[in-house]
Amino acid sequence: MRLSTKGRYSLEALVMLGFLSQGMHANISLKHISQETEISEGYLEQLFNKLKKSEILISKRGKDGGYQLAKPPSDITIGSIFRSVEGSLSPVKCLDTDCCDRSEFCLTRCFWTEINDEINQVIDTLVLSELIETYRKNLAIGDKS
Amino acid sequence: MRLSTKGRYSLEALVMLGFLSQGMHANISLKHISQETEISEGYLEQLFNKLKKSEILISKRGKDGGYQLAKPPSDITIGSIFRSVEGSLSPVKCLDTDCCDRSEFCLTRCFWTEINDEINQVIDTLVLSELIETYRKNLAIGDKS
DNA sequence: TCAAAACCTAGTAAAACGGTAGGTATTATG
DNA sequence: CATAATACCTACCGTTTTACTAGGTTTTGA
Repeated sequence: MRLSTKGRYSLEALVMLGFLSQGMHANISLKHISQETEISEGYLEQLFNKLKKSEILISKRGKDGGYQLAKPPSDITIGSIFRSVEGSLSPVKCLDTDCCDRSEFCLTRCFWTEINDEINQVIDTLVLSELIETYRKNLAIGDKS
Repeated sequence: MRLSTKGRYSLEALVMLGFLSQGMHANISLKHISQETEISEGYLEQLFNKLKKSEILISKRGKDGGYQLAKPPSDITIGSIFRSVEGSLSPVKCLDTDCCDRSEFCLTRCFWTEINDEINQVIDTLVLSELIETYRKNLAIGDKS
């Protein structure tokens, strides 16, 4: 039931990316995001690679290159981010691979499916723009104090 | 977000135990459960050890010894089973350890808390007796065909 | 041409996973 | 009292995953 750091880091990085590029169409470099989030550049690179393949990010190479969100952040669900970097999110493997041949397993499978659906419902409803907005607000509060 | 086999095995074993001991107060041996579930006896032993500590199981040693549920299965939530064998179920570690000092992290923490609550709500509402019942029904259907 | 960036490949230490092996302690029964 | 069945305990162990790091190549704008 535990997410690895991949999911958490990706989310933090994308929130940061979204925040930094708000309103503009500038490319944000890995270096920049790495500095802001304190996530190592190399590790971030691997995550961003996956996020590119999932069409959550686009990139531009060369000088002044960097990354941008491929879509408006209101179209990017948290679930799509997690699935992109973590692989399947289903609580047990046999939901993915259909490995069972006994009725006991079928029982638990039904049960896992239920849990799985509930989790997916949560993370596929929440959207990146909401988190960016929350971040912006948190930051404003932090500045005042 | 993925559960290891510990959670799945434990659940399967407890459903089986509950099913086998329905109505009676007999002790069910590890060997018996291992045979029915095809989970290795040694591995099962480790899981049952944890489930004992969580007061989900009780045991009796010596000949004719074995395990019983410590409470009626309607009082055993799936969540308590998972937590017993998997440790914390929170999606990210920083929910447990309070490791953050930056506002970004606080943002994500808020978010994780939300997801966490939803997951817990699902697994703490579902109860072992329901799964045993489902198993019993599945078995009946299997017998007919 | 040069510097900054993405892109690519490989390695790696540590932890977790999914067990196995082999013993000790306890208990009902013949 | 001996025995067999059981829980209980400790340790080990191969494999996979995690969370990185290192060191290069390619692209691009100025």
